[in-house]
Amino acid sequence: MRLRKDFFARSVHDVAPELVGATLLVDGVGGRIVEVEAYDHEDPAAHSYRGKTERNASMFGPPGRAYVYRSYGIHWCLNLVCEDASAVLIRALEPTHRLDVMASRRGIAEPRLLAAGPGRLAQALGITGEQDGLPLDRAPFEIYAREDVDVEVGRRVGITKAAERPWRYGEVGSKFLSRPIRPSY
DNA sequence: CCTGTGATCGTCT
DNA sequence: GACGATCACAGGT
Repeated sequence: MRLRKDFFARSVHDVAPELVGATLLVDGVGGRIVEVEAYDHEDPAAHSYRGKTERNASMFGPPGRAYVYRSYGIHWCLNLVCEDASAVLIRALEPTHRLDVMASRRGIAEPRLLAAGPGRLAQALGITGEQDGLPLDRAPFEIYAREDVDVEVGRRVGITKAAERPWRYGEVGSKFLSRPIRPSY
């Protein structure tokens, strides 16, 4: 079942775990999401924490759209916007559709490394700033409700502020995670 | 397997 | 002027 806007018009803390096991395609390329993180507007690690700016404007727009930002001046990262200036960072997926296209964009063949990490995932799916703000229920996006998978929770990756919050969700036993899930305390 | 480091630049202080 | 919601690669274990 294809996910509609009302799926995202909820608390990011309800939406994020439900996205593990969902299928994400961009122009028919992608796979099953295996790892995400939640960021809400009262979260010091969130881009929306200090209010609306030009960069984070999409996080303050309607739920059900993409928020794409550039990381470390090099990589792109894809978020799905939820209610209240919050978003889910899509951190890894298990490639299932058009591995050939992803391998070509990434310059590698190994399936395990095609989309294990937010920067790698964006590159594999062809995500750039051009997709920032686009609705998720229309082309080029297709997002389908999750299969029944076991989800585990841990601390988020790569942040210094509020790093202990247990807002990272991953599929139990997946070989396609960016890193193993670590407990938050 | 694990740790350390350079790359690279827009955004906010 | 400092600092990232990161990645690839080198080197040691």
